[in-house]
Amino acid sequence: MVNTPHCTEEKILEAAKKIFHRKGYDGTRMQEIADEAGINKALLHYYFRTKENLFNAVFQDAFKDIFSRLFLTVGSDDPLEEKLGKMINEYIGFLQKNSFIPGFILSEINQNPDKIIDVFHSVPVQPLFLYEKLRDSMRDARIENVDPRDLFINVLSMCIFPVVAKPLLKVIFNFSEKEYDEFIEKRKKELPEFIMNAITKK
Amino acid sequence: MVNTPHCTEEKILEAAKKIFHRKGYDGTRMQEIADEAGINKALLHYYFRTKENLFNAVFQDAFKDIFSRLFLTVGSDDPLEEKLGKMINEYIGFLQKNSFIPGFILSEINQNPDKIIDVFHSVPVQPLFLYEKLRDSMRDARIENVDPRDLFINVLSMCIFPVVAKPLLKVIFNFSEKEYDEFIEKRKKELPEFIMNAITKK
DNA sequence: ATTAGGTTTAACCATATAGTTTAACCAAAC
DNA sequence: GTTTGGTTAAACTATATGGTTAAACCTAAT
Repeated sequence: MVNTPHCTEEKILEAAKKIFHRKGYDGTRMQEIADEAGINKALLHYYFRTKENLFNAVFQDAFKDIFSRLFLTVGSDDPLEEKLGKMINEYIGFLQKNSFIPGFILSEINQNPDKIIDVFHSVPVQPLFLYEKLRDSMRDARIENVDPRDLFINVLSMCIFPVVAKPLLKVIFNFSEKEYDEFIEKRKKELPEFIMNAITKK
Repeated sequence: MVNTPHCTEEKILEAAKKIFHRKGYDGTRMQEIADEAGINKALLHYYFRTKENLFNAVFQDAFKDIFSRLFLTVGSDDPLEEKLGKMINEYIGFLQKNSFIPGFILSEINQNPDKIIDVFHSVPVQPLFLYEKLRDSMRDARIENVDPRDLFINVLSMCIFPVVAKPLLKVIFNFSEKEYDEFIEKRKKELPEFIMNAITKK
């Protein structure tokens, strides 16, 4: 009772994340999660009654991770240029360390689009709020020729896609693992400039 | 023997695409494909011996579709600005009509990165060639401050991500299906300008 | 009319998998 | 030392699923 009450639950959750993130709901076996957590299947069902329960916990966490991290960078009160720089740097950094999460979320959402709405309520920050923060700092910076929603999506695209498509892009450009990481590192520096250029009038 | 020799095979392949694209390998049932094709399971295995065979055919086709379509637009000899305009317009249009393909490819590749190399040989055009064509037209347009690979990835990101993340972005911005499509339509016009701005020196 | 090949039906096999159950174990709390 | 609750082991259930098989059917070509 004192031993490992919520520690085991945590262990299970970590193991479940590792497997679910890589293999998705359908590709994941409860036995594999149990093995990864170093426990047996019975205990797995003792904590999370069903596969769906466990999956929902994992999915919700992933969703929260992605959005709360985005909030930290976009939600700040910095002026636009700094905000973009921070967002791109920190967010890409976060994505690199959690490279399976965006693909996991996107593919699960495509397979079950209705599920989003439920999960959205569990996220502490409303994404629309992020857009409003971005819109305000664009107004402050006198950027008027670009729809803030477009900018939001463009920045997100250029941060997330290279992570999601990494295995593909590596092959296309003949990058080794190390070369690709260096390439991304270079991007972190150049992307803010690319974007500021794009939205600033000549 | 005359009746429907390759017509049935085609029917199966179409049905398989429909299911595989939406549900991925693990989420797909052979029975469901048979139902979708209006035939029975026995005939399915008569044409494609195994699930893996059928999947490979579908995956290879998806891969070809994505890259040959990209080739049509990026591989042209138009000057940079026109090339970008065409690419963005036509490629996004293609993606809209085949909105499950990019997500399908990305998630399957993440789950089985080794498989890419095999599939790559089946693609009629080497993707590196696309990059070279882009690099050449950038040189012609005197764009020197941007790595062609970055531009390639940025354009691809901004074309593909909004399609892959559509269910998510719809919820974030409170878009109806129709509103989202109109939003994408607007993007088609504005994206080329956004990108030309980004890479042109002030 | 016979043949051949696509097609159906339906039963069948082997295996995998989510989830359950039961008995036993063990360590800490009482 | 007894109780309690987390934990294990192992067997088990029910079901789903990929794949096979065999017999019969139907239609067009011969």
